[in-house]
Amino acid sequence: MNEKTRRPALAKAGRSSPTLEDLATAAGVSRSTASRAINGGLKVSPEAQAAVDAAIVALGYTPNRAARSLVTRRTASVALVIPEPDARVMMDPYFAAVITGVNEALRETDMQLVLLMSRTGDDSARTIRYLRGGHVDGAIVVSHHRADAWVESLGDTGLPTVFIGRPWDTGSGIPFVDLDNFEGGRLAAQHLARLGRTKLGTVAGPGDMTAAVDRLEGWLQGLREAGLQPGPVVHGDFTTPGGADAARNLFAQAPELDGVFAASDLMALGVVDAVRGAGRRVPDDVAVVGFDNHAILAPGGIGLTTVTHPVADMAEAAGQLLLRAIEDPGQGMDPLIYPPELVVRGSTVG
Amino acid sequence: MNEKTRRPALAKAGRSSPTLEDLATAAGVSRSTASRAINGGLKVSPEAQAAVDAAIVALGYTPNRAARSLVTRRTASVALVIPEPDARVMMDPYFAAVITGVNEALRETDMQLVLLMSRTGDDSARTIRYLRGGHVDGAIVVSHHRADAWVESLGDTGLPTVFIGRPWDTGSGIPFVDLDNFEGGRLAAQHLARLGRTKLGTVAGPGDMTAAVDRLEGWLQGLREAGLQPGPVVHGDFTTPGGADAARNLFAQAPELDGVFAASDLMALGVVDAVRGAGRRVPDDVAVVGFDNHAILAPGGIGLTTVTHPVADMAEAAGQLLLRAIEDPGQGMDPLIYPPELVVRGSTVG
DNA sequence: CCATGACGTGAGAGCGCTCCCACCGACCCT
DNA sequence: AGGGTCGGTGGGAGCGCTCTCACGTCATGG
Repeated sequence: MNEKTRRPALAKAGRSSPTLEDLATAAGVSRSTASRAINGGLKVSPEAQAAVDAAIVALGYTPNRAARSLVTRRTASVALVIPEPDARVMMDPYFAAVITGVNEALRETDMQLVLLMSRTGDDSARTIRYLRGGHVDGAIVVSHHRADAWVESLGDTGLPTVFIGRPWDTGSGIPFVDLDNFEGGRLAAQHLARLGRTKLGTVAGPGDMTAAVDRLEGWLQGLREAGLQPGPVVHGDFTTPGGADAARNLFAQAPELDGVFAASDLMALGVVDAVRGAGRRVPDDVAVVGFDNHAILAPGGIGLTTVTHPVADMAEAAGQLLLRAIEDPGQGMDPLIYPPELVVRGSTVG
Repeated sequence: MNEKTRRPALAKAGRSSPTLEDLATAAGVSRSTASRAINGGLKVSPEAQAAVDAAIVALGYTPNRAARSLVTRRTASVALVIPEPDARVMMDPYFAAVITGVNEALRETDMQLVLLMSRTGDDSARTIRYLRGGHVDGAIVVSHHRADAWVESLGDTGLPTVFIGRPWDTGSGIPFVDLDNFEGGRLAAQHLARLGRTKLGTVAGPGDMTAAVDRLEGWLQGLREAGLQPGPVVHGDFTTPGGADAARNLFAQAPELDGVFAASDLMALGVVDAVRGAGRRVPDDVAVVGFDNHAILAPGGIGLTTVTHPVADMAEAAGQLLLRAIEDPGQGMDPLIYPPELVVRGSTVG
């Protein structure tokens, strides 16, 4: 009757990105055919496919993810959950490697990475609600402490989830990717023992993280196997200043130490620093072994003897694991354990 | 006629999360009222509001973002674009601080952070298509090189965009948050000049990044103002090994240097290392000034004199700027420039 | 020769939500 | 009293997409 009812159509024609309908019209096919052509092109004639392809380019068409997601119940995005309360901890190159690796796994897909950092307890409630709300197709959870048990409940929600680093409760059968941290600690012990070091101190990681606990146990086991007494053990927080503090603490307890194992390279850096600050030489007086094999330049141009920890690769594997889990859910997956290797550098052998 | 037509209804009743319809039914109100109650509760009676609130809890209702997004044309997510081709560069604490800061800005909103790292040229095409496709409400672009000009075209797409770090082309009027890098460089020069250092070397950053160029220019300007000749200038890549290499290069050119300005703390660490490797002392023989004020322990327990660069704060500000831009688009925004400060530590004064 | 596919196609419904609009009582003003 | 306004409400349309289904149109086979 009047022109008012046309308003929506006019508005649509005005700006905004082209819809599938527009695309189909431009290609001279139906919406259905256009849709098929976009999604794999099964049951589409070559001519129709070509027409649609051309129209896509001509119109600069991008499918509306919201609309697609609404009907497919897929969001084409995965969450990377970092339950780290402390911003300072984010500085750890570990997270950079994780992000890089996960991103790499997603590169060839159209999946997007949604970053979920929850710090306060309040936040974690929001996070879990978000994850359960079906806003992502899957989740990768990284570096969680014993207190972060809530993330482990993700296993029950049916949301495909992969952990990077062994979760505290493996009973729920959530797949995870981890380093054989125990073996890594053992390698460090073997190395120092073989060098003839006998008075060994330990800068362990936080006791509420599986990686730290495993490394410590492996290290102690290695010492035992070598017939050595474990010296003092101090826990650090995986940071360099923390490592330095721990080392000072260590030497206060046992000034005669001739070797120190730090459960991370960052802490090892602090250890080296503290050793030198006390007027001792590395490695001559005190040999230092780190963990992670970050490309860190140790002070004085010496390299840091360390245990490899291919975080980026592992994160990428976790991403691929997750993609598989999203493809066909319900299929159980075995944990993926990477073997560590010792890398000998100047901090233990002159 | 038969029961087949009921299948969808039955399926819906079966599993899957409750819809707004379900919520409304449970609350004894209409879908419209339920919707209003959820979205701010305007024009909703207290009773209705209470009923809906109760139903939300009872059903564990979460709005379907896809459906909402479909009609509101808002996605409740923003992109953090990192056009860094090199995974190693991601290790820079800078990015960790950026991510932390942006995340902080988004905390109180329901916005999610989508990470977009584009490395190859292929990727950048995908990235820009994604951004233009209306899949996010806004974008924050960080650390882009001169070659990454494509990101600056974002300004034309109408997508609210904020840069962290001045873009090369400020003509397009894209808002950005930056440090006064020029002034920072100048502060470093003033400091070393005041200490009586006269033979000064420079480890600059990559010449294709505005921050590096600005710091260099400020530094040179500061030297000029102090009546000093600029010594040799070598460009590093903002990494520690790169800084060490650059420093060695520097001392090969001019062994008599008694002060070095490195355009980042990471590089400064490498410089200190190289200086000591050459048998000189810091700060006695060579004073070293860094840039960024990362909480880095300099070798030997001395602190690093540096220029503050509150990246996390700036990133948070960028996030807030973006949120404002999303709220009411089309409104021009002035750049936000943070003043740097000199922090004097052991690497310049014994 | 018509049944039987395989293949390509288009119409239509509907995913869960918001928003416009019409409605309805309660209240206030001439 | 009658005609406003106004807070609160529900119905309906429609966002852009996928997917089921029925409908041609050809080749193939009995």
